[in-house]
Formats: sequence, C-alpha cells, structure tokens
Amino acid sequence: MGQDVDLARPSADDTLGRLAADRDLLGRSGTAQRVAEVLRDRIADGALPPGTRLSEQALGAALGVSRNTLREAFRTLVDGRLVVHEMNRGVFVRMLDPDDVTDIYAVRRALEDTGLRAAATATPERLAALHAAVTGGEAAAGAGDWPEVGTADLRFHRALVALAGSPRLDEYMTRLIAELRLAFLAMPSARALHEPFLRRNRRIVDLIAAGDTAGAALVLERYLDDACEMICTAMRMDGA
Amino acid sequence: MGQDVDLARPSADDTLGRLAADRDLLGRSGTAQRVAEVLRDRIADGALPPGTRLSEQALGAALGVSRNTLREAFRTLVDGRLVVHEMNRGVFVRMLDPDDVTDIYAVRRALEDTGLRAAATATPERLAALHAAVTGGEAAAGAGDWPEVGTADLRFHRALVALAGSPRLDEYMTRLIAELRLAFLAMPSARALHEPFLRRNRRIVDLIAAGDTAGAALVLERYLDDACEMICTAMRMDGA
DNA sequence: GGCTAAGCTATTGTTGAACAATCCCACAAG
DNA sequence: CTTGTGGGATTGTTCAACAATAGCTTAGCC
Repeated sequence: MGQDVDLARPSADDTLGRLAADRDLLGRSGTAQRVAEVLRDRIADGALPPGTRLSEQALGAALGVSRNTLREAFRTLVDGRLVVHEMNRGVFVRMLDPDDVTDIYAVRRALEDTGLRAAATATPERLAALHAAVTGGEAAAGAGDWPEVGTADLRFHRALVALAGSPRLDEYMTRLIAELRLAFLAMPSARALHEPFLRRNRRIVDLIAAGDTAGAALVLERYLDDACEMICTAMRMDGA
Repeated sequence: MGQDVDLARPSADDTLGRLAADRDLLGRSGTAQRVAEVLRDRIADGALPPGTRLSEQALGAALGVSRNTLREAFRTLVDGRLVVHEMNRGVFVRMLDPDDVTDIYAVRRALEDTGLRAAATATPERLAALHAAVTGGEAAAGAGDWPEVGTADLRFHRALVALAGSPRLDEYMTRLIAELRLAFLAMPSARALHEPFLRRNRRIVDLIAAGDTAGAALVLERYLDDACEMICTAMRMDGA
C-alpha cells in the first residue's frame, strides 16, 4: 500500500512543509491556554456578561483547574482587553463605554483602509474570501439567521483587512473584534445591528471588483461611522 | 504650611484628576506585572539576547519570586511577542526572521500613515511632541550619544502615530516597537542604524508644518522601506 | 438619624512543595 | 548510521498555606 519514500530526503512535493503547518493545531499550549479560550467564548456569547466578577474559587471549581492555572489564563484575557484586573479585588468582564467603542472604530478605520488600499494587489484567494463572506451573510439573512449574519459581517471585515497580507494586522483585527463583541452585547437585537449593513458590504465588494477603491473607501467610512454611532447611542440608552 | 482645602469639594485646579492619572503608576498589579516589566527591559537592552532560554528555576531564584508568579509574567511576555512558549520545553527570547521584520514595517506603515493623515487636525501639544523628538534626536547626535538617538527616533515615530489621538493605536505602536527592538539587537552599531534617518525625520516634520502631508507620506514610506531593508540584510548576514 | 471607627470574613496575592509528564542527552545495540 | 533505552533535568499542574487587602457588619458617637 504505502510507497517507499524517504521523508528525510528533499522531495518535489513538500509533504513535510505542509505537516509543519499543522504543528500548532496539535501542540496546544496546555490547560491554561484552553481555559482562556473557553472563557473567551463564554464572554463573547454573553454567558459571562460585562461586569461579572470572575471568582477564582468558583471558576476553578467549575472548570476543574487550580487557582494558579486560572490566574495564568486571566493574564491572557487581560492582555486581550476582555477582562480587567483590579488589584486585590479580582478580575471582571470588561465594560466598554462609548469612548472605547469610538476608539475601536477609529482603529478599524485605519486597519480596513489599509486592507482596501491593498485590494489592487491582493491575491485571488483573499478576494474570493471577501466575496464569500458577503454572499454568506446574504444567505444567512435570507434564512433569518441573524447571529450568523453578524459573524459573516465580521468575517467580511476581517477578510478586508486580510487583503493587506499582514499576519500581525490580521491578528490585531481578530483581537479588536473580540473586544467589540463586548459592545455588541449591549445591543437589543442582532438583526437591528447587522441588517442595515448587508447592502453596504455588497456595495463595497462590487466597487472593489470594479477597481474603484476610492469609492469603496467612502462607503466603508460611512459604514463605520454609522455603526459606531448606532452602538454608542444604544449604550447610552442602556446606561442611562 | 499646608493650605486648608477640602479635597472632596470640586475645585478650580483639578488636583484630584491629575493624581488619578498617576494611580496606575503606584497601584501596579503586583509582583507578576513588575517581573514582566523587568524582563521586558532586560530583553530590550540585550541582556537576554534572542534565543536565550528563560529557565523558571534560575530566573525565579535570581528575581526572588516563585515559579507560579514567574509563569504569570511569562504569559504577558508571550502576548507581547517578546518570548515564545514551547510546550514542555520552556520559554525563549524571541528570534525574529526577516519576514517578521518586513511584517512589522508593514504595520508601521499603516499606523504611521494613519497618524500622518490626522496631522492637519492634531492638537498643538501632539505636534509639539513630534518636533521635540526630532530636535532631541539631533541634539543626541551632536553629543555622539547614539543609543539616545535611537530612542529619540522611536519616540518620534510613536509621536507620529499619536497624532491620530487613539489610545489603542498608541498602545499597539508601543508593543510593535518593543518587538522591533529584538531586531535592532542584530545590528552591529546603533549609529549605523539610526544616523541615516535623522535628516528624514527632520524633513517629515518640516513637510507636516508646511501642510504638505502627501510629501511627508512619501518621505516616510522611503524611510520605512530603507530601514526595513537595512535590518533585513543585516539579519541575513548575521544568520548566514 | 446619620456618620465614623473598629472588627470580622471572604477573597486575592504569593509562596513552597509535591508529583506526573515530557524532553534532552548519552549510550548501547542492531 | 540509524534505532531503542535509560537517566536526569525541566516543565505542567495541583494543593495547601499564609499575609494582605477589600468590603461588610456592628458598635459607638454626635
């Protein structure tokens, strides 16, 4: 069955190179990292709403990990801005204020503009991912699956940044979106949050495909301004 | 001696507000945070060169902290990309390759362009900080203090990003520069690294002052391209 | 009544020791 | 020259302990 090849010898198809790419999928850093991912998910889906105090004893018992391991996970979450650490008081799920949201959208503007400017020289796969995200969002809207519309929207904007082809920009955009989800939790309905922007995403990819990067930048800027204001006003209503 | 004022009563000079700004300087999050800062400094100044293995036992004994506390500090450094964590092997001071440097400079281009575009609407203090950094660099060059020229250069570029007025962009630029210092360590002399760029910084602020943002963007782009290539070639020579 | 001060309790900050799992190295065997 | 095989060191994780702190409760006072 198996062919008689020597993996130690350099070969035409780089099987080894491809396997090396999967290395990080297996060698997960261990318990602390996994705990951090679980908490990230629970914060993102609202199970741990902003302001919640993350008791070391309670969480440690619930997850079956020691306090030390839990504290390591907390460090990661603090650096991701998902929780805040108050000395001798504990860690709390972060509560964003309108200033935070405004700043996040300012950064999004910088990042997504950078991606947009690289659209002309972007690889076909990256442009295809952009189109796929928009199409996926429209399909989810047709099916009435508004949470999926939301994730498709974020996938679209992450794909927009990815046009620049910069791993660090990609990673930062991912972090930013995780932080932004804290603000989305304040919105009453996912539909009201994402439906108005479906058509703009479509328009942006169309303008990119037509080579009108400047036009796309204009639509994008209006998108971000409007989304930011929508969330900020919702937060102000909720807070007052 | 002391004046008889009630700090609880709102007063004209906001002494309390200014004190509150210093709160984070005192109420440091504790041992782990301080350990992380010490290690950051030692990595930046080359005392812990890239590739060094950070033994838990040795470092814990040297710093007088427990392994658990040290591991918390490691998490922060991993998130800052200053060290890499290999499962069951330990943490090592990060070794950058030319691809990393190229990516870092791509992000710098995006961030500093963003600051540049905000120059027209930036506050006078921020523009003054920009000028001060350039002048400080020139003074240090006159005194032959090349390490100081280097920090002044980085201060200038951080001030450039700060024109955008975004806390998150500022923080990310700071992180990026900390990472970039890992690459600077591969350069043989601080003078060769920073001297060629003194005049370009001066030129950039002059163009900004003249309102020629587009011209400044051009000089900046050439700056970043040249600096990136200089470091990358030095790394390739060093590695081979 | 409302305010201040002292004390109690629960939680966090940090340490030290313990044990299993894993990696690295040296060495022997084929 | 490659392939097992120990042995030793280091990491991953837990547990138990103690000091320090925050927040609440209660007592005392005007």
